Amino acid sequence: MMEYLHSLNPRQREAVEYGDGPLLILAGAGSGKTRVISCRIAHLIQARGVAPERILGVTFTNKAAGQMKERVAGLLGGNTESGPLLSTFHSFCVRVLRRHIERLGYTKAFAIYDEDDQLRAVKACLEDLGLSDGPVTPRAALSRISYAKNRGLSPESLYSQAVDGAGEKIATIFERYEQKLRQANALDFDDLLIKTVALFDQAPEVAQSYNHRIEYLLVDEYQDTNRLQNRLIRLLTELHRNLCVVGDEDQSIYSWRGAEVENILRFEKDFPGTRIIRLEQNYRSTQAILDAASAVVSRNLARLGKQLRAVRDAGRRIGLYEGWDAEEEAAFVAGEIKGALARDSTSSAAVLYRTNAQSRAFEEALRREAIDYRLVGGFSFYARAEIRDVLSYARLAGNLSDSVALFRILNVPPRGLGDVTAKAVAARARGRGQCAWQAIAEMIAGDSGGLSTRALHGLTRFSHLVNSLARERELLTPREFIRHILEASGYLEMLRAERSPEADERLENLRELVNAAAEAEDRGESLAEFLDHAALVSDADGYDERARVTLMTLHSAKGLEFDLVFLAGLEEGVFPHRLSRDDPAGLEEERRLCYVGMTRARDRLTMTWVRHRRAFAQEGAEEGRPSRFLSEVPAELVEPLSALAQPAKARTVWAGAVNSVDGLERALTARRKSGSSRSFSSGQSATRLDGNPRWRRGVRVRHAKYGIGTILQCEGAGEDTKLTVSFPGYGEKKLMEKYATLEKI
DNA sequence: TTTAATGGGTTTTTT
DNA sequence: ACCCATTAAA
Repeated sequence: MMEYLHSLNPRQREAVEYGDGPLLILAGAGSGKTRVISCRIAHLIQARGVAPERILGVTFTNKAAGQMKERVAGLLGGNTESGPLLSTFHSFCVRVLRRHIERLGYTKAFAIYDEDDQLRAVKACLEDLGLSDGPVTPRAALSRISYAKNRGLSPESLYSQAVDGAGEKIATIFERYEQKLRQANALDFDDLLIKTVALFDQAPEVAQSYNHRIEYLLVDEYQDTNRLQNRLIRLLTELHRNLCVVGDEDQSIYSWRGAEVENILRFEKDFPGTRIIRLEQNYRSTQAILDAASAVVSRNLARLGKQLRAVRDAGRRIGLYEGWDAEEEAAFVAGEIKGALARDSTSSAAVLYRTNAQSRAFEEALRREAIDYRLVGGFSFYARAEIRDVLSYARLAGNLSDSVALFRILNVPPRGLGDVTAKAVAARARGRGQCAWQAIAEMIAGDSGGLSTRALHGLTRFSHLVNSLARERELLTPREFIRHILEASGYLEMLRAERSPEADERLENLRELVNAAAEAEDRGESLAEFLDHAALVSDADGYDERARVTLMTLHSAKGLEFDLVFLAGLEEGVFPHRLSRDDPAGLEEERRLCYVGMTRARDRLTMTWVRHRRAFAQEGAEEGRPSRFLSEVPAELVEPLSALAQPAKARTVWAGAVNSVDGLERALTARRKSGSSRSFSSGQSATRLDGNPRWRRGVRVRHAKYGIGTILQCEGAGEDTKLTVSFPGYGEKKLMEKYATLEKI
């Protein structure tokens, strides 16, 4: 019983055993924060006899919630049946709202709009208002709207704050957007928080019942909470005031989404009598990694400042690699990972980058080296068009006023309801203040408003389909229902008829969706719960701990750790990102992001940058400069990994052979073996003597017809060498060396 | 109405 | 490079 206490250091133990009242745990990177929260929960249950259902733990991602569930269950001896409620802010809110939202004039079948739905809604608003061709893009409008909503601003207050016509326009769009969602019986992500807070404000007895129920509230990553979340937390803890929050102001990286570090800085004032515990012992990283990361983040002014102490020894210095372009960078990283996995197949590696667009080169390089990897984020399963289409049918069947879902599938599969009809439906709905479904119903009933018989026929078919789906929804299990949609809508038929590889892939994805529904069903979930889950899974939740190699953005990496970490693309404009460059606060956030990335590494950290990165695939951009963050790492902690001193001209001759570390090693080994003291300039023949071909993977070549390409594969030797070369614009070409005139560049 | 072709604008990070 | 909206052709 309670052996876990002995594995904790004194500070951690204090945090676990601390009694009632507000508790703030300032946990530096790698200080065992997840462990402390899990132990605290287990301790509350086991040592202090708190009923599990009276504990609520809140995290930001489903993944984090899941991890915590596992750990707590482990501590409690594998009992997962009646654990405490561990959930994300958003899932918690959905739970509450599904029960009580009628108080706010919505129905319990409300839809959840994710970013794609939101964007469609905003687009529709722009159309309603006749602003479609104006200067305001839907994306820009949405980002302003979300910003306002996160800060609790209403359309009216936005309007009164507007300093120019553009600001007033945004406010008008905002107002329309709110109407639209209300009419669709839909909530966006921000609304989930807003409406829960509103519910607690307007229905004190509901707030009270949750206050009674939740005796202990624990919040992870408190530095990333926004105003609404903070408000919610306060509303939930008014009665017991047993609030434990864990956070690290140096890891606050979501202020662009409304997170306010002030929440953590102000915590003591908000909750008088707070006990503060600092965890500054780092168990994760080597001293070198920690020193480097601390040196970087210490340049920030807006921080409380803390001193992390490493438990581990110095370790290797930070690797610094300079490459020619993104392909070379990726080839280098893939090579390093290959080497590391060859030495120890159990080690874990991550490639972290600032923007999702950077993942491509790494994917290609890893595939070339036949290294298994897991890509987190980017394009998630539930974001695929076919998945969204089918889920839209399911959504609409349960909530007929969900007009975004309706327009999404109105003509998918094609049923003769094109743009013209869609516009007519939208116009009618707009004119009468109805939702699209009502408008369609009236048009079918006779008030066709000058539609073609063809369109009317299509609308009738559509209406019958949705009506029958709405009935089936009540009768079928989730799995059956999804299957039924696929058949009844004609979606399967449409894809089968297409007979293309893409269509096959989509069919495969839909099969996967049916599986997911079946799994949910086996877990005892209803269709509504399955849909909620689908709406709230995030990209970061795709992270698989068993994967040896993971590719993801720095943001998704928060909270994770790896033996090897590669921080890629450390160039001015990329990281720090150009859009944050002129804003001191934005710059500090970028620096914190760098800190987060660096501190993910346990044993080895390598930072890379390249001189020639294509923005928007445009060639001939000016040379990139190394990120300022690189120069903020003390020189004595850095181990250069490339022939940095080589001028670009010399590099050209040597492309591929000496550019990368393994190329350099190869060349050196070759020299040693042959006992020759040949200079580098005759290295080409030196490598040939060693049986090392002139053409290697990754070498860039020029072809008379196809232009510049990169060698993907070499087969055979000498004159008979067969090369697979990838040429941008022409794809992969197989060439014989003796026929193709290839020039090494 | 649908499909294929063309041209212009655009990407930070995500619950 | 990619996504999109518009345009021309079927």
